[in-house]
Amino acid sequence: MEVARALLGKILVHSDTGPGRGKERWAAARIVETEAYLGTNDPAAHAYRGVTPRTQVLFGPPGHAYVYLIYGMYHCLNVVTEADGTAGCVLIRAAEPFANLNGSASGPGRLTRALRIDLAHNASDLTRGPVTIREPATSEKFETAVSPRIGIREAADWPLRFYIRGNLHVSGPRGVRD
DNA sequence: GCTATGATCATA
DNA sequence: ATGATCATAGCA
Repeated sequence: MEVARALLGKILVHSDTGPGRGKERWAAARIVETEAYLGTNDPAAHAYRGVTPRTQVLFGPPGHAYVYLIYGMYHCLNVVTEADGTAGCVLIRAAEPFANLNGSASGPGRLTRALRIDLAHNASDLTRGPVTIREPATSEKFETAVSPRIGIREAADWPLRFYIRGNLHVSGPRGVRD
């Protein structure tokens, strides 16, 4: 939750350098919207029902990616935030295209599609790549806003969604930007 | 083994 | 409001 706020404005980079591949592919986007999921105390969190093959990474060391497939067609990217043994993550909901993005990154599904992130990146170390989160080179000032979470039924009213107020790339069915 | 379902999005 | 589409979880 501290992390969710801190991630706003950071640069999400995916350098897709395949061994044996010819040229390096990479893309970068500025995070403009995040959503926090607490651990076993949060009914909306995947970790709520305890450790499973899918959620084990949530209980692992922080700084790792938790990627899963939703609705059979979209991926969601999370950052594990809590210490090893404790669950907790931040869902990256939207980003502003920064470089080499193909298409929009407004929304969890679109974001992963634009950055070409999939199940292969699950449990990968976000400090070592291929997917990394970096400090912005030129930091623009912005105002952080908070709102209820989106797209869930349980505990949706929790004010755990953070976004950059007024940013055009923030997602939300109702265009919640301020 | 089998079935229900979802932290979504595009289309009508 | 509905459909696309499949990994996961829960149950038999």
